[in-house]
Amino acid sequence: MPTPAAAESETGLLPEPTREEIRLEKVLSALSDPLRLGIVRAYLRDGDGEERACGWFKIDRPKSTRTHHWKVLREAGVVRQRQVGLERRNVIREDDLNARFPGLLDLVVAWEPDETDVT
Amino acid sequence: MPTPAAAESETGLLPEPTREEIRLEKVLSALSDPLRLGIVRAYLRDGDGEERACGWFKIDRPKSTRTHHWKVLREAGVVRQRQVGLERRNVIREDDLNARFPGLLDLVVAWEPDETDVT
DNA sequence: CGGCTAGTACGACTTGCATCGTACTACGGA
DNA sequence: TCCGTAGTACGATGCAAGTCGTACTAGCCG
Repeated sequence: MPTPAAAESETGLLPEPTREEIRLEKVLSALSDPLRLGIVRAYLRDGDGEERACGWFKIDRPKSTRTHHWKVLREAGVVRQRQVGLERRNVIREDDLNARFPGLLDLVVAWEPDETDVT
Repeated sequence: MPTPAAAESETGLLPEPTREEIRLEKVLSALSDPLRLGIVRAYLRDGDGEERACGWFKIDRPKSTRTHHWKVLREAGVVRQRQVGLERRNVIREDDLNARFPGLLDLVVAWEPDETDVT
């Protein structure tokens, strides 16, 4: 674990696409999964714009599955993630996403899980 | 071919989800494919809100693949489709989508294909 | 140090998805 | 009627994606 590209920084920042590099189809794909929709929505509603460790999100999946989902979100440019000791701390890239795709995060906030969606 | 649920109507309307039934994650998934993004974008830019036959969209794929994509769009509630003789005529459900997901279609219009995207 | 926690990489598995060709229905016109 | 067109259903294919368990790294604390 840890040691995200150590060269990357003392900030522990993980690789991510720049604002300009974020692709709509990638973001849409990342958000088309109910579990990930729920992750982003939870943050937007209760995260208060602060960094939240992976553990803060109560994701009902084994660790390995969670790791996978975080990776998808980060690579799509939805999440900014940095390593702090044991923890991976996350923020949703609200500024970037609002700049690139105005209104999209509002849709996520307004989204309501289907009864068949498990979180 | 034809005879869409004949019982459905003389209008040739194909089955589609109602406005309320449209699911965000379904729409996002449908639009996360560059080819389908391109279809919807082409309509929003040049379709003038009029019904357009499948052939109006110059989709660079064999017929069977095109059939598949149309089906995805229709079942997600993005497209309304009706059979008229030989043709399948389509409109993007702008009213419904704007009512349910304000701003989303604007993102589609503003989308720019990646150089690696083929249409 | 040992035990526990946070989280990843890896691989296996199952399912989903984009693609394609084939065979077909239906329609329209010569 | 025949031929061409518009488009579908079906099945095969290959790849992607969600899931999981396993083995592991790293950090923290008693």
